[in-house]
Amino acid sequence: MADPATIGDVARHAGVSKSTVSNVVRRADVVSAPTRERVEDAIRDLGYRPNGVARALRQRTTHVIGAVVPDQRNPFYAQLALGAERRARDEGFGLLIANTGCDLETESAQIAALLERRVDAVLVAGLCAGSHAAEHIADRGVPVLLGGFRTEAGERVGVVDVDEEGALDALVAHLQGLGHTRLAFARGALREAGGERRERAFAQAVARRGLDRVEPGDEPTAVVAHDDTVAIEQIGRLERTGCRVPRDVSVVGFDDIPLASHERIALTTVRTDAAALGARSVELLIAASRSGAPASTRESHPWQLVLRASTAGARPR
Amino acid sequence: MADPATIGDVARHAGVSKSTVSNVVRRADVVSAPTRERVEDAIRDLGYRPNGVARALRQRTTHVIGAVVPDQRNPFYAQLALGAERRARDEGFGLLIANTGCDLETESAQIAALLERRVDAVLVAGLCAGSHAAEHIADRGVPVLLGGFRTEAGERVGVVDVDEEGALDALVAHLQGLGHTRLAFARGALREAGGERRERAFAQAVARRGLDRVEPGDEPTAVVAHDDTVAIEQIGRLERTGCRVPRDVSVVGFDDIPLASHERIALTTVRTDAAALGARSVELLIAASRSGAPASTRESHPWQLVLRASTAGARPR
DNA sequence: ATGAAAGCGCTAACAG
DNA sequence: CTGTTAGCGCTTTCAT
Repeated sequence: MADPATIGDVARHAGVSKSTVSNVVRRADVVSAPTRERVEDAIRDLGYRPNGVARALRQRTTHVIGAVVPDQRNPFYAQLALGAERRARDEGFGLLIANTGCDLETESAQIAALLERRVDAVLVAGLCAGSHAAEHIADRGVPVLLGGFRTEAGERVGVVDVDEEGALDALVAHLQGLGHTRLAFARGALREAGGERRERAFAQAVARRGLDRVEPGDEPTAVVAHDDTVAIEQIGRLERTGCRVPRDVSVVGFDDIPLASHERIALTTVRTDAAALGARSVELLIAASRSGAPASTRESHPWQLVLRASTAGARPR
Repeated sequence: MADPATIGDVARHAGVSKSTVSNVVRRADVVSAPTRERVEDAIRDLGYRPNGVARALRQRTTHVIGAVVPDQRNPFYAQLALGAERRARDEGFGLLIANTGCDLETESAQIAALLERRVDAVLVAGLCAGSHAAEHIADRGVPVLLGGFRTEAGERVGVVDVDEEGALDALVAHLQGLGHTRLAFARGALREAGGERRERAFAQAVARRGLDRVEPGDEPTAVVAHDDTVAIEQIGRLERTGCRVPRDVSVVGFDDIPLASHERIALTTVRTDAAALGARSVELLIAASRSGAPASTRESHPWQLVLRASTAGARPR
C-alpha cells in the first residue's frame, strides 16, 4: 500500500513549484505549453491523483451531498436517490447515503455524522414524524432541502415536492366515481413525517366529498394506501383474507413504482417522477451551496393519475 | 452561514491548548476532571463539532467506504447496500454510493471519483462485464471486495458471494423434477459481470442433466431468470403473449426479493441474504483498511431453495 | 508565467 | 497532565 504521490512529488519530478502543478491540475490556463507538458508527464509517470480531502479542507467544500432517507430499499426512495446521485455526479459531487429507518435517534446520529463530514448540503427525502432535523441542519448554515415530501419547516428549508392534496383528492374522486363510499387509508410501516400529510389530505378529500372514512379492518370497499409498496402489501393482505382485488375491494397507491404497472399487480396510482425530484433537489442544493445562501426554493412537481385494474366499481355489500 | 467554531476557538474559550481540546474530544482519558469540564463547557457554548475533513487529512483515513453498484433501484443491490450502510454506520463509517449502470465509462469515472475522495475501501457489488476495475483499485493500494458476485480477480481482491453454481443446479434440478426439459435463461438488462457466471452455471447444470437449452423466445417450458426482477418481468412478458405461469411455463428467479413472496407473484427462487452479504463485506473491508492489508478473504454464503407457485409440472406441448 | 509562503483544522510526537 | 511544534496535501494571495 504505497503512499500515493502528492503534488509535491510531482513538482519535484517536473522541476517546478507546487503552485504550477496545481495550476495545471485545475486547468488554469496560465501555464505555458512546455511547462504544462512537463508537469503532465510527471503526473502520468507518478500516477498522481489529487487528494480530495486536502483540497476539501483548503477550499472549505467537500463536493459531497448527504442524502437522508428512511429506507433506501423503498422503490420511491431508491429512485429519488438515484436521480439525486446522477445529478450530483454530473456536477462533480458525491452522494453520502444515510438511512434512518424513521428512528429519531438514528436520524439525528446520521445527520450529525453527515455534518461532521462537512457535506456541502443535505437532501432530506424523509424524516421521522415530528422531527425538526431539517431546521437544525439549516441552523448550522448548511443548505437543506426536503425532497419528495413536505413538513412544516422554516424559511431556510427548501422543498421540492408534489401536490399531494391534489393527487389524493383525484384518487378519492376516482373512487367516488366508481361508487365507493367506505374508504380506508393504509399507513406505511415507517413513521414518516410525510405520511401525516397524505393521511390528512385523504381525510379532507373524503370529508369534503361526503364519503365515509373507515379503518382498513372495517370492511372498506376501497383502500387508499400511503404509497405503492403499501398498496401492494394491502392487496396481498386482502387476498389472504379472502377478498379479491378489485372485485371486492379496490386499492390505490401512490408513486407509480415500476412494479405498479406489472400485469399481476396493475395498480391504479398517482405517478410522480421521483428521479426528477431527486435531481432537481440536488440542483438547488448545489446552487445554494455555491451561493452560500440557504436552499429556500419551494416548488411542487406535477403528478398524474394512472388508472389500472386495481380499481373497479363498488360492489354492494 | 457563520463559520463553525474550530478547535482553536474552543481552546481559546476554555483557556487551554488545542491538544487538550483534542484529547477531550477524542475521549482520551488523560485530561483532568476540572480541565475537561471547562473544555466541555466551551464546546457546548460554541456549538463546536470537529471537522472530519481536517481529521481525515491528518489521520490519512476518511472513515468512508465507497459502494459501487450497477443500479441501486434493483432490490438486491438496495438490500445489499442497506446492509452495508448499516454496518458501516455502526463502525463509524459513511457510505458513498456510486451507480454505474454497467457502463464502462461511468464505472471508471465513478471509481476515480471515489479514489479521489480517498475512501478507505471500496465495496464492489457489481461490475460491467469484462471490467478489471476491482484490480485497478487494489493496484492503488485501496482494499476492495466483490460483494454479492464474483469475477476473475487477482489475490488482492476479496470476495463475499454465494455458491451460484450450486444454487443454479438446485433450480434446474427442481425444474427437471417437474418434468421440464426445454429450459431457457433470461439475462438481465444490465451487462453485469456476475451475469455471465450465472448463465454459465445454468448452462452447465442443463448440460450435465441432459436437458435442452433453448432461447427464451423458443418456447421453453421453463425459464430460469438472472434474478427475481428479471423473473418478474418474464412473467409479465409471458402472460402478455398469452402464456400462463406456471400452467404453460414455469419461471424461477434468484435472490428472493421481498416481492417474490407476494401472493400475486409467488416466485420460486433461491434465497440469499443480501443484507448480510453487504454487512459482511463492509466488515472485512474495514478490517483490511485498519490493518493496511488488502481485503483478500474469500467466502461464500449459503443459499436456500424457496419453492412457490411460479413452478409447476411441465405440460406436454 | 512561475515560485515562496501561509494557512485550512486537526492530530501526534515530544517536552516540560 | 498540559502545551509546543510540526505537519497531512492542497490552494491562494502575493511577489518576482
